[in-house]
Amino acid sequence: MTQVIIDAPHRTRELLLQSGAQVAAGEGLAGLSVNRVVAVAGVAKGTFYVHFPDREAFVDALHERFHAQVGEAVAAASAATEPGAEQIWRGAEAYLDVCLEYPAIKALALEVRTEGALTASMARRHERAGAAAVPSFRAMGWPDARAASQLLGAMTAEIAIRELDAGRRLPGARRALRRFLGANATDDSNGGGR
Amino acid sequence: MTQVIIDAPHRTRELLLQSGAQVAAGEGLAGLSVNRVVAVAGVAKGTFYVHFPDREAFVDALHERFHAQVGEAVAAASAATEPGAEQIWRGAEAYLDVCLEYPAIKALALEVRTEGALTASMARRHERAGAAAVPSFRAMGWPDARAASQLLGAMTAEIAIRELDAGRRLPGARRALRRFLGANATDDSNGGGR
DNA sequence: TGTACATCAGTGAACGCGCGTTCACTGATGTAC
DNA sequence: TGTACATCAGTGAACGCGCGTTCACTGATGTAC
Repeated sequence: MTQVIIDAPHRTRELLLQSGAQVAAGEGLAGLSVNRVVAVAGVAKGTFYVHFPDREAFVDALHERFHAQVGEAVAAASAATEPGAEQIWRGAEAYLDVCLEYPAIKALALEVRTEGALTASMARRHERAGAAAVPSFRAMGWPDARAASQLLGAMTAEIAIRELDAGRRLPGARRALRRFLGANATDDSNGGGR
Repeated sequence: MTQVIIDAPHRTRELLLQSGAQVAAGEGLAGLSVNRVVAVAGVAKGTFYVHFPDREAFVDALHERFHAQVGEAVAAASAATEPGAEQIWRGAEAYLDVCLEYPAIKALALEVRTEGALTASMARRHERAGAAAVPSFRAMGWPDARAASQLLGAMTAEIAIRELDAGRRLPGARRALRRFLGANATDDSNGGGR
């Protein structure tokens, strides 16, 4: 109970961020207006500016939060594996699964690229995430590991968007991704799970 | 000279579309407002609505035009080759080269996906373009040819964006794409060109 | 315990702005007689 | 050749709207004495 009191100063900020995620999930990044966020949160417009200097900082905060969540999930899934094709594959699957749980990711991690509103820190986060598979590609002997990692990111994002639109996993798309990675086995070794 | 007179009825419409491409190239899809377009074209705001029922129809017309241009270039580059890895590769290179010539493509073919403003006909065009490599993947024996073609599109678009940002070809990225296609040769057979 | 003051999250009316769209009007061009 | 009329691309002021941001204010809470 004391925790609730201690957390009180951050409660409204948290409420705004959660409302922002909800709006982003439903309306996309372009629909993520201060008006909509405060309406969902049920607070006055001025309250928004008590917690965030401007809209950009708010979007940036959401971006940071979701990148961190996805990054943790991917890292956890890859940790037990050595760099290589299998680690890439596990990371990609973890990424796709976590995306399916958080529809706001579509707006925050994927749409964000195209808006003119790409903050420097958002670009940095994207670049860092896109380079996550570099060690694995190096271990696999790819000469252009950096570029390969970015293209992997593009493919994974494409699948994520399509899976979010479909509302479910798309095994065919995942199989195609796996084949691009050089694992030409046609059997689905992940078929047992779920 | 008579041609100029005959074309007169469409001249302003053409001017608006060219101005739209220019604005899209500089400001992106979100910055492609009726105000900006008519300002660049040097016509009154009302003139816009003489030629287009609304902004959406205008964006759709631009989208159609650019998709057609890129489609022709890709088809021309692929025509002499049988479906297969080589045809995919030639098509992708043609796509990337034509993108570098038309900066507006970034907004019109790539950003368009994320906006909420995706017309039905724009979605159809995108889907059709994304399926262009299906026969080649089938010929290569891929079981998920449709998904593979879409992922190829995602990778090619990613490279196109990066090349447009860099203002030049990025050979490392193109090499990585080629390797994803299964051509593990490290030599660049296209090195002689240009 | 009671009173005066400081702090600060929260409020909501008001602002200027750019947006997409409308519409009564203009004026050049073509046609009819 | 001259006059009356029809057509229609082009005009630009005006509209309502949602946007991001500001700011004087409120009122609950904590602190000092």
